[in-house]
Amino acid sequence: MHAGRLPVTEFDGGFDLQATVESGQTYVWDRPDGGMFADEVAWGGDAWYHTVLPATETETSEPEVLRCRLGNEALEWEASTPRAPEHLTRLLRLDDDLDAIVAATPELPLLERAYEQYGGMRLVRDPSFASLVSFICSAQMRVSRIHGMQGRLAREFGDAVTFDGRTYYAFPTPDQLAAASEADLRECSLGYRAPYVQRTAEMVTEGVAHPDEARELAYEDAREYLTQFVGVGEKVADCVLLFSLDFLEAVPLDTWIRTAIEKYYPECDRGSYAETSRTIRERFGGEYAGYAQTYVFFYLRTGGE
DNA sequence: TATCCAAGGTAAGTT
DNA sequence: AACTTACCTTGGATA
Repeated sequence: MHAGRLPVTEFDGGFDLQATVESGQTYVWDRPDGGMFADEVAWGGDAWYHTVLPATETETSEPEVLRCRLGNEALEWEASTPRAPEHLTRLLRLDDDLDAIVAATPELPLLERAYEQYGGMRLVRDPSFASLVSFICSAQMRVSRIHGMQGRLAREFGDAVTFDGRTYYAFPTPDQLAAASEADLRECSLGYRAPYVQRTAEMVTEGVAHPDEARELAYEDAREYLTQFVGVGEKVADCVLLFSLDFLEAVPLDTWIRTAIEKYYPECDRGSYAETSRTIRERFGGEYAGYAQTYVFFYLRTGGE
């Protein structure tokens, strides 16, 4: 076992681990106490969180287990790899300069309230295939159930990894999900999303397309590229671009942000997804508009107004 | 206890 | 291109 500490003072703008992994951006992290995405979130905890890095993103080509918690002035970590700090920095965007991002955000009352409430929350940089599947599954789903579905997919189809005497499960590879039948996936309570996930996994396996390819494209072309996957429309594509592929300007138009637009920025509603997205993106400052979206999403979903 | 409803939407079919 | 509708499942609300 490898372990260490990353001083919080090194993170410009601070860091709120719980808000980061429990704000509905990522579904690859878990808490051993079963409290993830509980209706009444157990705020203020210093719980350990864990994830399994896919073999494709590790130096050993084996899945690696990462655990961390926010303790006294530091992010404490334990992992199966000594290179956990660089992985955590990448996954949790610890090198984003939050102070600069907030400073570059327009002074809108709603945004200021959200940034005030959840200061230190960062976007995540999820492995792309897991992010793609997670958000395909997110259609018409509650956040807590999306998380449950992803955990079940990992246990049913992913590789088991033993670390520190416990068993963890990696998120399934495209091969593993492509090999599953629609019936298998429906068994995991995916409902009508089952064939979407199976066919999308097949597209990746067969080399038809890969979400990472979108990185090479301009933002709106990248969104268009991702919609070729089955079960991926403009909203899901924006989520993957924002939470995995470094397009911090992406503003997914989900039900919460649509409600916010209707209430606070009605002039930004231009009818079509593409036009409304473009307009609200500019209202939220362009370059880091996705950060603003995520703060607003979490703020509203947890009772803010 | 039974029914209803909405949950981070998308695909397919119509106008 | 814009507009409708069907779609699995389930926890929580309502009767």
